[in-house]
Amino acid sequence: MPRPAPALEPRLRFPHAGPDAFGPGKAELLRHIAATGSIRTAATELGMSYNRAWQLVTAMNALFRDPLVTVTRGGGTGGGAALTALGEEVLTRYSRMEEAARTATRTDWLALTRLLR
Amino acid sequence: MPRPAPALEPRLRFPHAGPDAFGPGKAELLRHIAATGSIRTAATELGMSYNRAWQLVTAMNALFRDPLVTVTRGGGTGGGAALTALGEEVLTRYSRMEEAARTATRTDWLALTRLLR
DNA sequence: GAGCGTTATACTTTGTCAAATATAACGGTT
DNA sequence: AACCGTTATATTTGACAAAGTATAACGCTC
Repeated sequence: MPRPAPALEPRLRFPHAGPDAFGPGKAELLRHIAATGSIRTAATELGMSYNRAWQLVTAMNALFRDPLVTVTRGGGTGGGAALTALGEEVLTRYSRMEEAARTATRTDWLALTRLLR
Repeated sequence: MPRPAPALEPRLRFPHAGPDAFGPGKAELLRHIAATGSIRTAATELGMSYNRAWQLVTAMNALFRDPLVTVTRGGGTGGGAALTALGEEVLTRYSRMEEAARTATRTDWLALTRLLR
């Protein structure tokens, strides 16, 4: 297997390009936070440092009118994180956009794949 | 105008993420090369150094089975660059993918825009 | 063969971003 | 009150990418 198979994954950034935008990285982090209830666990699963994950959470919370992720500190479990209703909506819409873009570009995408070295 | 209007521009990378991929930057460079017939002029128009533009051309030429850009050195005009048939095809398909992704994601994109801070 | 504008390539410097490290704060449980 | 696992934040270090600088090669015109 000389190269990894083309992933057919359009990478959408919103509302503009750049590191501060909401894109595939933040969306994936959001999914893992929703699944695990912890920023730290999500970060570990994604192979990134807690620092970086927290940085991303802060950035996306600041990007929208209200936070996407709520956080609790201390307590018996040490604390945790969860998605707000807005967070769920953003993730749902973004995931749907990814799928829509994927299907809309599939034909040309496959054609281009055959032209690769 | 507190922020630039969201550009509604999905940024597609092919065949995978990363700096070596074919994405919006290389596509735009390709368009300017086709229009001007010169790597240097295209680079200037895009506000990038000739060095960087040439680097991008080399990278995309190496990515596909055959070059996307042909080049001539010397001569009365000093030289120049042009798209090959393959280059035209790649650019056409990529542009169509951009447009298809744009229309396919428009509704959710606009909805998300209203949720921004 | 001198001049010109372009492509071609190496090398150095700078700037930026990610990673690592360290420390603090929180608040339930025990 | 000591403990624990988490969130919160600053600071330093390191790696890598971008930018800048320099120089060469090319080939047509004159």
